[in-house]
Amino acid sequence: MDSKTKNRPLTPPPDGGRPTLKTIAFMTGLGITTVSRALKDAPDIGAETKERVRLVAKQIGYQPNRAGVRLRTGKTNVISLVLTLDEEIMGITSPMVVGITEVLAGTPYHLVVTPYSATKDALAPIRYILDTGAADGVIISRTEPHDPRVALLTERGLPFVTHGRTEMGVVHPYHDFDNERFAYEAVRELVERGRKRLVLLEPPPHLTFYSHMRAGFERGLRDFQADAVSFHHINIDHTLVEIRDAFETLMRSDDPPDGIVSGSGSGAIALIAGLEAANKTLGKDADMVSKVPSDFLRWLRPEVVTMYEDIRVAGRELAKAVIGHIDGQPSETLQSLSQPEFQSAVQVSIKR
Amino acid sequence: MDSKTKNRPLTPPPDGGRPTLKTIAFMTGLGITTVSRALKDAPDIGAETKERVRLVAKQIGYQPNRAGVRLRTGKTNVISLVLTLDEEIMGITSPMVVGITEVLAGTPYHLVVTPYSATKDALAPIRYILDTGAADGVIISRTEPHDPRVALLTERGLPFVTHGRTEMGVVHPYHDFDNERFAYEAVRELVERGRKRLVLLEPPPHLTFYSHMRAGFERGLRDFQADAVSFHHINIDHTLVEIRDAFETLMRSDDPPDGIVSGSGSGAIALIAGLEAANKTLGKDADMVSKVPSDFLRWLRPEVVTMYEDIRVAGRELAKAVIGHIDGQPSETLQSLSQPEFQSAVQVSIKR
DNA sequence: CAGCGCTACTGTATCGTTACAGATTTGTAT
DNA sequence: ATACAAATCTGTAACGATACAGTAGCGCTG
Repeated sequence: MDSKTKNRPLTPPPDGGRPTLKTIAFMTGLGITTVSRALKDAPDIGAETKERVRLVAKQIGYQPNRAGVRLRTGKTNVISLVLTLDEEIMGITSPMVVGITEVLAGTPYHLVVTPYSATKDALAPIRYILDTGAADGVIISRTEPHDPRVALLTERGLPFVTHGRTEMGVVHPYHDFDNERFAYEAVRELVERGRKRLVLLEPPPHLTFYSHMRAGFERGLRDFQADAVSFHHINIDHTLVEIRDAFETLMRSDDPPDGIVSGSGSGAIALIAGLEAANKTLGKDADMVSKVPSDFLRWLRPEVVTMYEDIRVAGRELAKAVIGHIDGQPSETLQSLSQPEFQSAVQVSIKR
Repeated sequence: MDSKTKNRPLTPPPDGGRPTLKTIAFMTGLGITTVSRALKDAPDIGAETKERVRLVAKQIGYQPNRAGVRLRTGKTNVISLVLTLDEEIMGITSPMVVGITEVLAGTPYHLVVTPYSATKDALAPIRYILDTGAADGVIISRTEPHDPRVALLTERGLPFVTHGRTEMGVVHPYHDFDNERFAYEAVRELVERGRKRLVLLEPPPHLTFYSHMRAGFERGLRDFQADAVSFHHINIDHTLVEIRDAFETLMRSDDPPDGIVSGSGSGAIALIAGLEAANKTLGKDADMVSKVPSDFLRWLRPEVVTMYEDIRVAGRELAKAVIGHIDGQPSETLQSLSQPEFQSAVQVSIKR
């Protein structure tokens, strides 16, 4: 107890602030380096020493200083969620953030939200993160078939995951909802209800899941023998008013659709409004199947058939995938596709 | 050009990575300290020197290393948004995050989302932030009259802002929606429609805006001479199913309410479901006024009178307030109350 | 022309951590 | 004994920025 108390932090106890390695070094009589290595379970530190260090660290509630680690190693312990400021009205951001943070809670990672305005370059936040080393991993959404963000991140070697897939021959982590399947099953459902003239409210053409959803829709039309009614000039990125007005016009036309597949929950609302503005009744003049991120429609318009896309789960998957990527797991193992499921007709218990 | 090129970063150009003060020092032939001070416009640096430094810094795209600044000064340039993982179904988080980031975009601040699960201590994330110095400012919601988080943050001197007010004699920044006024105007509206037996779906009693909303409701009852129907055991934090079932029971009772004030948009959905389950019709057997965070209800149930609470604006106000607090502005000047407004009856253009 | 004060600039130490290159001790083979 | 390896532990430097305590040069006063 005295033969060992020689050098070490010759300086007195660091002070009253939060504990650092120096504090532990002082308390254990060890060198700062030793303490550092002991806490990372390095092989050249004695078992008993590690034990002592860990005990003291725990007792005094030591938590490594993020700035110190970051400065020295470049590791930020930050995951960046890159978002458009102009998010959909039905706000998928909430459950997404919740899902992500649920996973991050058990890790040293913090979630930083990095926005970009749609009027600007979607690459801007990516460049910022790359240039400033602001994060260890990135989560991006609104993925395009040839996504420049994916190209840039891959080239620069920064781990990331996309919400949605790409078609650029690059193997990378992703999580996606099976929109092909969704549209296919939606068509099946409508045809089973005797509908034959179907319309699709689709995603904007530049996003990857546009072609997925269209493909599923068209495959369904073929397999179940129904016809498509064109609604091509309108997509889920249009305003609710635009969608409603366009759909009202369509429903007032000579040969209106009798089955509707809506690629978004908020779009569905506008479609319903348009349909009713044309003096038609949902469930009578037409049936509708919609993808939804919440329980809303099911409560207010039970006549709509809904397929639930669980964004919270998506957030969890995305978070797990980026971390996996950071940890060096092969990208192939970090890809997942969630299957659509029809929501149970009536009300199951809802959280909170 | 040579008489000055004496000492300075004797070491060669920092290297190919991102530029640091050293890079600029090398390029300008100045000392690192001088460059640092020049960039902060310190008074002891010559005007021309500052100009040169600024020019070079801009040219090479210098951005201060956050870890360096943080380690040395303790300034994190982080604002922490503290959230419950169990957010309401109608997700106010999305627009809130958008509003906050809109303001932070013009500042050096990053937004970090710090969650806590409702099952745990709401103080935990606050303690974490205080103990680790994780943020320069904090945004908290679900504010209580005697909020331990406010007490702790005040005591420790960490800038913060609350979404909602407190009643603890502490002057602090806040942004709030005028729920008193909302409930009062809601009662007025219902009475003007000939309704006399009113029910309130209120916030949970431990939150501050519970008493605000109740006070407005009761003042309205007095001023406009209507009666209250008790629905006390249920509040907006209950599940949709619980609310619906309870409300169905109430509507089937001997003397059901004919006017409904809903303190939340998602609650309104459950109330409508309950009312209809009791074979009543909204607009005929009863009218309803609801506070809403989106355009949903207005589109799907135009018979509901809605008052819009703009969460995005709230996010902006909150962000401005924390930053103001950090900058040392007096708390009194960082308090704001947003007034409820009835939404225009039909559809105005909706964003995206 | 010594001394003072001012302007403009600079070196050193430091924040907390880790990479790296030792240093010390002990045990073992020779 | 001597050398050598293995097992443990340690000091120094560095990441990038800033606080602080200078220093150098200049003009002016008396």
